[in-house]
Amino acid sequence: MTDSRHLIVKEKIIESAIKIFSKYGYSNASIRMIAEEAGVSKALIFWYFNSKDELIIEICKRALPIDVFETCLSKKLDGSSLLRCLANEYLNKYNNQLMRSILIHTLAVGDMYPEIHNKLDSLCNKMLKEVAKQVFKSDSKESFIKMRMFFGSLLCCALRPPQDISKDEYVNTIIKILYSEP
Amino acid sequence: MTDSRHLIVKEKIIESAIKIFSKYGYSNASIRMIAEEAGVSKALIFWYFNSKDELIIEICKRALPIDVFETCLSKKLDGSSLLRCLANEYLNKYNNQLMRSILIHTLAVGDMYPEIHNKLDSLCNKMLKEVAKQVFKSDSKESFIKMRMFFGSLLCCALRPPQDISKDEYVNTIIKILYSEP
Amino acid sequence: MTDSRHLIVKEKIIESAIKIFSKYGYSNASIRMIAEEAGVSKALIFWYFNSKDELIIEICKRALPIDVFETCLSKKLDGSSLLRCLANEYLNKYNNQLMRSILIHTLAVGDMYPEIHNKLDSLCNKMLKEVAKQVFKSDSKESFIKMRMFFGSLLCCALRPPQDISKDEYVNTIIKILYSEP
Amino acid sequence: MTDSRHLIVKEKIIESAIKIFSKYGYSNASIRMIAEEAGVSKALIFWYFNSKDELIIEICKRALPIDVFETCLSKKLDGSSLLRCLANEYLNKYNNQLMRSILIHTLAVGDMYPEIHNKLDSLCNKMLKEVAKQVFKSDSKESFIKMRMFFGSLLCCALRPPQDISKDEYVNTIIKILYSEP
DNA sequence: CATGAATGAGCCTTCATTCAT
DNA sequence: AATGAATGAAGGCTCATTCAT
Repeated sequence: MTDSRHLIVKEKIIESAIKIFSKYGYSNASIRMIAEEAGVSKALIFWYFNSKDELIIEICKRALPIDVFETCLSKKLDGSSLLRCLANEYLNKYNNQLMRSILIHTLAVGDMYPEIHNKLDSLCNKMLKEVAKQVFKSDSKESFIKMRMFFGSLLCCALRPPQDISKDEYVNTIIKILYSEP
Repeated sequence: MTDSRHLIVKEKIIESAIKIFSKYGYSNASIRMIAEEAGVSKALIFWYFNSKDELIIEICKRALPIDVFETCLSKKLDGSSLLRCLANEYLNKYNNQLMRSILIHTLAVGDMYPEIHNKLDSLCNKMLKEVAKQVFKSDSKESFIKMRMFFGSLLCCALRPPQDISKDEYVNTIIKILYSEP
Repeated sequence: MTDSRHLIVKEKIIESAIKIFSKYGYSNASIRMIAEEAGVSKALIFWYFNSKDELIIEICKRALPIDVFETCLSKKLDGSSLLRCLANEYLNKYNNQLMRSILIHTLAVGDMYPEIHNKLDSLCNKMLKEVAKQVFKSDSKESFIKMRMFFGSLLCCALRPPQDISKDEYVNTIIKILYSEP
Repeated sequence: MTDSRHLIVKEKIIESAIKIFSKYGYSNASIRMIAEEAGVSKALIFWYFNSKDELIIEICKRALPIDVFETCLSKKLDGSSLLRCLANEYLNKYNNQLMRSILIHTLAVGDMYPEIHNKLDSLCNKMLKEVAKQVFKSDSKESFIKMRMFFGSLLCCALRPPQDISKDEYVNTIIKILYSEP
């Protein structure tokens, strides 16, 4: 019971942090703003997170599409089903302005935090290659480049969602272009 | 004469600003840092630019690939030559860490400055559509999505350059996939 | 039984406080530091001592050489034996860096706490005079000044122990100079 | 002219710092208090001194009796005249509560700043020995101990000035005891 | 053109203290 | 008897900006 109260407060702070960070960026946003948004005192934020940086790192982790990869890879899919899963999960995760903004802020600030830098590297290299292999049953450079095109278009979509194209249409087209079943 | 001195100092400030902003991000970087890098006083920066925001906007403009579009469109190219021109100019512009960093910081902060927000919108919609039309001789949604894939992959390349693939190979592969001449 | 547990915890806090206060000074040291050193929670310190000031006062009392005076005076000594007792007890009490540091911090902060201020006054005037009378069988100004020289040299010794002189040599010399038996 | 304005402001800050530090101690006193006392903004204090520590060190240097030693040694005095000079200069320097308080605070905090720690060491060892040699024409341990008694009594006098004894009487008595002309 | 001096606002962080449990 | 959670106040420091010179 008391433990859940604990978690509720912490989660409230995290939610508020996402809101504020996504609106103002990590360094323009201040702990004061987050505390006000969360309805707690500044000092309490330092009780749960030892420093602003620690809080930033926590939010960065949630902002990156690591879970998207994990979810789809754990389903043991392959070929276009894996692509489709990734696209759907990805666009789902970033289907609101909040997550879209926090993603780009995270990409911008990521390299300043070794922990986040590593996760980004892993995402862009190791995981991308793994997915490429699962999807195209090949680890040729072409497969790898195709995966980059795939996530490049999804990123584009997250940064500036196209207004006159539906999500499904977008996904279908991309997959059609990149994955023509033999 | 004095006018050219003017320009030299102003350009030095801009160069220093790019260096500092790209390293620390727009809001972590301070005018003091830029002044030190440029070897001038803080106050002088305010003489050339009325505020930090004005300086930021100046840098943002230089950070976006607007010139890339302009250069290639002005050459009246079409089809794969236009794609190739865009890819080369783009990867050329962002072939150093300085420009790569400043680009991502600009994307992150862009929406806070109406002027930059508009440029970004224009890039991602109007210009993209124009290019799509020139390249594919069509303004179908598919052409538009292809262009997004094209720039998505280039952006990916700017954010995290792949280590084991040459620029030429990358460009050729993308163009081959997106543009199979009938 | 529980009462002795009481005392053990309280004493542990006091020991930790001496350690921390002597290292950082009364106001640079925080309750958190003391709690960590003692292995208890901050709140518990406030259960035993109602405020930081109360704890400081407790430590101040232990830091001053009041017990030195009391011990030697209670022995009903006089003349040089009393001087010798005082010197030995004094140098004994402050023969480690911990006590030396806490003494000087106490002298510095003493005047801020009326209780400590009074003790200091009493030490420097009433007790000094009493001792002067016992030692020199006289309450002339000269006796009083001699006592100040006596404690002045001991204080000097506590603040900056001389490296190449043994404690005994130091004490003997001082006593010889101040107390030439007729 | 402008230069003197500069110096005036800096000196005003230093004076205010002495006032505030002597009243509250180095770490209880805040930059805000000093700024208010000096009638300037907090930020201006950081313009003249890069940090609170830098300001503290500046004040510490002024608080120690280094100048007392220098003044008297430069006069090429010896024997009791040198003692008398030192005593007078010393008691002169610390003849007001401000300087008395700042001295004890400096002794307490000195060891935290290497620069001050070294000065204190130098005062208590090198300079004391030099003076001992000049005064007693000998560098025996006894001369050294006598000098410690001398400064010990002066320090005592600075910490708790005796109320019913005049400065002259005090000085004369000390010198008579320590220095009996052959 | 250029700068040093000045400031108000704000930032991150820590502190002493309290209170429910 | 003991603690984790909570807070208001304050601390040192930096920042963008201004202005007299």
